Amino acid sequence: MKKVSLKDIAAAVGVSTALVSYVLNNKKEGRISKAVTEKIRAAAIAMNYRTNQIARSLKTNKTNTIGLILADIANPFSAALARVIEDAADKYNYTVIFGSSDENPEKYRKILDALINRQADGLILSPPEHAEAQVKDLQQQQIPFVLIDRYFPGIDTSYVVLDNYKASFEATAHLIAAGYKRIGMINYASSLFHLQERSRGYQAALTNNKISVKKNYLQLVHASNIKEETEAAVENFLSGPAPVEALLFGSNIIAMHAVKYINHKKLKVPADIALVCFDETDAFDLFYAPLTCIKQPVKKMGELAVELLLENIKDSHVKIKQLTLDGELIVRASTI
Amino acid sequence: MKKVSLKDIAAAVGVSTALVSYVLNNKKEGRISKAVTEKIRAAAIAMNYRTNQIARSLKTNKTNTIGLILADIANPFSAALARVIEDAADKYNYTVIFGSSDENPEKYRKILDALINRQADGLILSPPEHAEAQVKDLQQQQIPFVLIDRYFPGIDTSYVVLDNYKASFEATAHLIAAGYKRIGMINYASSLFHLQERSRGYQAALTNNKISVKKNYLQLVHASNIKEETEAAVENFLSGPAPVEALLFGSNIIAMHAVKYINHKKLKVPADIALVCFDETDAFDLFYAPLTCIKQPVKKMGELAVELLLENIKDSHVKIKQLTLDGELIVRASTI
DNA sequence: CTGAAAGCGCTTACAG
DNA sequence: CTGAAAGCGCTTACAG
Repeated sequence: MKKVSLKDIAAAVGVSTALVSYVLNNKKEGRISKAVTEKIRAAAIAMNYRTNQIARSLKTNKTNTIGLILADIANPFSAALARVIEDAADKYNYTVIFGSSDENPEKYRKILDALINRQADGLILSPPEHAEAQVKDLQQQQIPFVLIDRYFPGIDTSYVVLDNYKASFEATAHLIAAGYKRIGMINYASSLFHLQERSRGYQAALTNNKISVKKNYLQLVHASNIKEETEAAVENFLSGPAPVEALLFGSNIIAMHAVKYINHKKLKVPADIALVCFDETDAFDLFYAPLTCIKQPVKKMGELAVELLLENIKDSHVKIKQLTLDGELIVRASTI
Repeated sequence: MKKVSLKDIAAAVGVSTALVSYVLNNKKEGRISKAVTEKIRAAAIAMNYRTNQIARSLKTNKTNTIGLILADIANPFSAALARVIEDAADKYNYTVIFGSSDENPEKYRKILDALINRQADGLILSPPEHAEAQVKDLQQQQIPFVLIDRYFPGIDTSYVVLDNYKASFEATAHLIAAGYKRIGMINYASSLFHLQERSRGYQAALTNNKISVKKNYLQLVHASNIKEETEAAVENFLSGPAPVEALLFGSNIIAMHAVKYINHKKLKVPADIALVCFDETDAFDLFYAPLTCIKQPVKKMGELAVELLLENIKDSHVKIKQLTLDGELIVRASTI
């Protein structure tokens, strides 16, 4: 069964395709006779006509499509972002095409290519490490895009991110204020700026409070081997003459593995060890000591990213906007 | 900066666009002189040419795109499915466009329309209640699609789903075998077949074991008011002369609310009450009594759905396939 | 080995 | 108020 086209309707009604197009798109309203308008509309419905967006896109050079690349759609943080972006895009009649990079530059580039080839009108991206060149490429090609969650400080692009330094600083300060002195952090070993900011905020809070920053109090783990390295890090923190009293985790995934291990070691939270983590997950809601965490303004991040992007799509000469949003420290039982 | 087209390359090299197309698509290999081939490839790279998929799609009538509608991408079960489908699609060079229906028929229809207008080659769908007519429509329009997670028993379509009856039966039987007699279930009040199957499996397991099915032992809650109604249901189960000894939950969301409430009431699991739930979420990993649950074969479901769909896209006369997969009961501390 | 040409289904400036 | 026509960027059957 062949799909019905404008031409079919035009033939059925006995007018030109131009007229059908005008009527169905509500162009030239009032300048087309009512009788013809009605007939065309009726025929379109009767024949179950649906616009071929591909054809329209080719002509108009607009697809009404936003390409989205996140780290991993199965991660609650990414999924929440995807959801918000989907809803925001829908409000403006845009559809989302997505892909998960898995923090892998090769994969990222592959998805990026696919999105560009599909003529996405704009892109919302969480680039992985080593993607600087590709971001610059995008700029050069004048493809509208907004970075989300992370950015490259050396490259002047629009972005919407958390103030990771501040969030980390505040979380650490909270631990200090609660009386903890030996505070460790487990973070990703990554060149990504937003992750480094988390480490930097942690360290600054310590020095700021005249607590010497012991070098081995910041342990870095690789995403590729996250469980083993996180467990080793926890082990490290707990052994030795001056075990840590509190821990800050650089992400929900790290926290998950660490808490499971801490649980397994029969340590009591917060009596034996206090805990704070980045990201909110309901994974911790049922833990006997729900984790104090840094809640990211996911809704706002997603909505702003879409808005910035659409401004950019509309007018390519719009100024670059860089938005750094505040996190919110949600204090719960793990640090009281 | 205008995007470069085949024409531009043709002009630069001094050949026809046809030739450029052949070379770049590796058609007519060996039948084009090596010199020209090289020149064209070099120019394409030098000019940073990228295929305009929209134009290609218009001509070939293929977009290499799969439309995906799930209930809510922010729900871990949906997110996991989305991820698997994305990966499977990618293997075959397909890209995914998605939307969340929120179990809302209007929203579902809107997303469906958008996906069809965008000429998705095929669709993977989790239809909400009352979407029968739209499913039939799809069949009539001969649009390739595969249902996932749920289907309408009255309509003969391809699908990949869990054997919900069996899973629920086994979960209940497990509770019975563990010695529980007064077993309740909280499920969604929904006309969706897969959810009703869960209730049916529960009831069958009881009667099968000569346990009378007390009517109020199956409590139904509405998704729109899930927290309140779930808490009321739990309250109901616990009050009265014969409080329930064990509970089966029809979904991860229901379980989440119920467990929080049970926790809040200071009941001990499983001493005071044993628990089993559908779906696996790491939300329960940190609970002191990790929940026994029915694990859905998400990976397999997603992969099979993509494979069925692609068969269908390739050959529209391919037979309808209906796959019902087994869940796996993962026994953990909540029922021991 | 290569090219001219038609056509996918739309939109839209132009003409009447 | 309406239509003829060009063209978006590709692919591909056909001809030479």
